[in-house]
Amino acid sequence: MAKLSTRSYAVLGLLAIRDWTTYELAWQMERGVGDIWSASRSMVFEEPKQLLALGLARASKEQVGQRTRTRYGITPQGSAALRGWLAEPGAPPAMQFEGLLKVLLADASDGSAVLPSLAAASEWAQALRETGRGVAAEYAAGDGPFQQRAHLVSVSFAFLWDFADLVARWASWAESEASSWPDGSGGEVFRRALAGQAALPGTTGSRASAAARTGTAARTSTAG
Amino acid sequence: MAKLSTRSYAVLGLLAIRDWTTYELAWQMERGVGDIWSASRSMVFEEPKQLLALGLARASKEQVGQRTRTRYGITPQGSAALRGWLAEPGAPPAMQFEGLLKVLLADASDGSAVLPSLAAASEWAQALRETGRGVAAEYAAGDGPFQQRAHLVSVSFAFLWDFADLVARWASWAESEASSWPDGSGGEVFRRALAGQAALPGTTGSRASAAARTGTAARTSTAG
DNA sequence: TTCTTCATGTAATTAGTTACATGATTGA
DNA sequence: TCAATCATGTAACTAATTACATGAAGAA
Repeated sequence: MAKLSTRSYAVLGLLAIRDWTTYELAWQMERGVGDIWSASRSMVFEEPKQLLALGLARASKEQVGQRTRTRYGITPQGSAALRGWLAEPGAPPAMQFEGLLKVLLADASDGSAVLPSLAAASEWAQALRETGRGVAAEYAAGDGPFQQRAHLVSVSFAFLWDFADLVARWASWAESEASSWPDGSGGEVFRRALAGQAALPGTTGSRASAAARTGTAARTSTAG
Repeated sequence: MAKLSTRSYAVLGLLAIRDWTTYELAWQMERGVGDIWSASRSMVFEEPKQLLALGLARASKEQVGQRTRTRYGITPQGSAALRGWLAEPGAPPAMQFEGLLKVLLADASDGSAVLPSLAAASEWAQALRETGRGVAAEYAAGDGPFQQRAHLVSVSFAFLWDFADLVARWASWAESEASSWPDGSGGEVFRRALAGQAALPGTTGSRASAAARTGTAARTSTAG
């Protein structure tokens, strides 16, 4: 049996929810799943064909004017394959964060050089939260897409929501840090980590104490 | 001028710190930069050749037994290109998190199916923190690699450290959530988000209040 | 001296992206 | 009725991964 990619299973997972046309799948992969597992549109267009060839999906043709459109669904074999995949441990997060990379490599310039990257990160986080608020409002009102899946959506949502919060807080803190470069040793960050505390001020990590927070609160004056 | 990839600039950024052999570059890209911007070894081996062809890097040959080895450095043009790249806003974070995807698509199974993925995420976070503790100890002792870059390292480190914390807390919370599936509407998560609070219990987000934390603390009984 | 790990790449294969093409639908 | 956008793909190109190959150095 050909080894399927994570993207294949993502599409298969969507097909387990309902039938979709290719276009709908591409949209859903981008808007609904994209923050967790991104896939380019042209790849998503290919995916169902492969699933079809493996007997994991079924297809039906529809006519729209002169055009045909294909709608895909899952087969029993597809469901079985999906369950098998779900039960295996999934890969941990892998991040690609160019804005952070620029901070790490900023030797060549003074601190102000990274400000555009920090602003971009902050805006991204704001946008994610804005979208998130819309989603949360729908589900909280009992009105979300596939409301019966709310328990699954909420657990995924929680991660993304708090991740957006992390990015926003980091960006605003980093901005204030960068203003003192190349002075400032960053030593507090390392000491907090060694003490088992969260590195960013204003955060309570799993092992952080209230005392740790108050001790560093003064440094967040530019946050917000 | 050929458009360089982010990976190209990452390598160029390393060359700005000191000269490296290809092997050292590959090692550094994997261990030092990999959590922020991952690049496969074979790609990193190609990169300096391209930079050389563009005049952004210079190379010197060394002899090791019968083998030659190439050591690369940065040129003035390379430094200029790097500074130009640094000043442009970097891309926001892009995540690929298969374990989270499995949670989102877990309809087909009961909650226990995702436990292996949650355990894997948790272990990954533990490992990242373990590595992080080592790095923090070195820098805190004034003994880190390129200690004069500590201010840059600390800001990158802070993000990664708190990210690891987020993953760990999410995984342990999700584990307790999954035990009540498919019951449990996840409604509290959405309500907390709409109230501008962190979604995970035990977190103080930028706008979270102490009251919010105490109100949800009871749900974290399995955390740790 | 032989086994293992470090070091240094290349080649073949596979995956992914960007650009292009064109019909349907809707609103000004 | 024209422009914009939605919908539905394909083809050409580029990038990335995996597998392979082999010498050096150190340990058993």
